[in-house]
Amino acid sequence: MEWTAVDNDACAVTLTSDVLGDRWSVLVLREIFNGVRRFDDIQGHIGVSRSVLAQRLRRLMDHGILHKREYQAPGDRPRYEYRLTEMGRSLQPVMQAMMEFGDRWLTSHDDPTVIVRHKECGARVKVTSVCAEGHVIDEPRDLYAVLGGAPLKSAS
Amino acid sequence: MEWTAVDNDACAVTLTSDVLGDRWSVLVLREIFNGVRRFDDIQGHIGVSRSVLAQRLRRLMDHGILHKREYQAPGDRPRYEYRLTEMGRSLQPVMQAMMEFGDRWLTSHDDPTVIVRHKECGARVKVTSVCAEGHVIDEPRDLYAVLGGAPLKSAS
DNA sequence: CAGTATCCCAAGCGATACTG
DNA sequence: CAGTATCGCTTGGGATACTG
Repeated sequence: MEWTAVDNDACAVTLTSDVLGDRWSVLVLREIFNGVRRFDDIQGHIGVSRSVLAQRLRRLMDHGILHKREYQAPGDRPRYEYRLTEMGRSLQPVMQAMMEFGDRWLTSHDDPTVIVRHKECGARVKVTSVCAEGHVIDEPRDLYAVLGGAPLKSAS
Repeated sequence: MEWTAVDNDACAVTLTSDVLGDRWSVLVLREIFNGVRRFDDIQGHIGVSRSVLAQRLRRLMDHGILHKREYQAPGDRPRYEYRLTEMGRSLQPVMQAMMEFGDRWLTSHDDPTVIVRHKECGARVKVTSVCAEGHVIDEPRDLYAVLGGAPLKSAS
C-alpha cells in the first residue's frame, strides 16, 4: 500500500514517544514499575542528577502518568511517593515489550533481569500479538499495517 | 518484594531505550514500519533536518535495526532504501504497544491512525499479555514483577 | 536523490550549594 | 528526605550550502 504522510501531531506513536520522554523518564518508569517510589531511592538507582529527576517526575505527572502521594509512617515525618495512575499502568505493555526485546537481542547474559508473572497462577507472562480471530502471530512479517480513519497530514 | 537496584548497563529496558534512541529515531522507525524507506521521503514526512536524519539512520544501522540496500529501477539511476533487519522487525510489539497506548490515551480523535492486521485472515491485531497457562491478562494490576537471574548492580 | 560540511544558537546537563 | 537555585559547559539542533 502507498503511504500518505501521517500527521505527526495526531500519530499515536509520536504522542506516546513524547509522553515516554527520554532515557531518564524511561528509567524512572522502570523503577516505579518495580515498586521504587521515593525520590532519593530513584535517584540512587538510576544515577541521574537531582534537578533532572525532579523535572522528569514533574513531566510524568503533567502527562498524567504519575501522581504524588504523601504518607506518614506513625511517629515519623511525612514521606512522599510517586505512584502510577491508571494511565501510567497502561504503559505496562510498552515497558514489557521493551524488556522482551532487550532480553532477546541486547543483554549479554542468558537470564532476564526481571520476570513478569500472573498474580492468579504465577505463570510467566509475555506480550503476544493476537488477532481478533484468535490467531497468535509470532512473526512480524505476518502483519500488515493500513491507515485508519484518523486525519492525515494536512500540508503538501 | 524488595528491590535491589537493577544494573542499568544490564537492564533490558535501559538497553532497548538506548537502541530506540530519541523521538526522531522512533519517528524514523514508524516511517519504515509503514513502508517509507527512502531518505528524502522520510525527511519530508517527519520534518527533521537532513543532518539529524542521516545521523539517526546511521545509528539505527549501527545497532543492527536497519540495513541499507541499493536497488536500481531499470534505466533509472540507483536508489537506496532502508529496511528493517530481523532485529528491527522484532521491535514491532514495542511500536504497536506504543500505538495502542497513544490511541487509547493521547489522540483527540476516535479513529486510530494506523491499524495492524493479520495477513492470513485480515483480522485486527492487538498486543496482549498472555501467561504460560494461557490466561489473557487485561489489567496490569494482575501482574507482578520479580527479579530474574541477571546480575544486579555491583556498587554500594 | 542522498547525503556531508559548516555555523551558530539554544537547550540540557551535572555539580554544587542551599531550603523546608 | 525531597526538593529548588544557580552556573558554566557541552551537546545537539536547524538552516544553509555544497557534492557525487
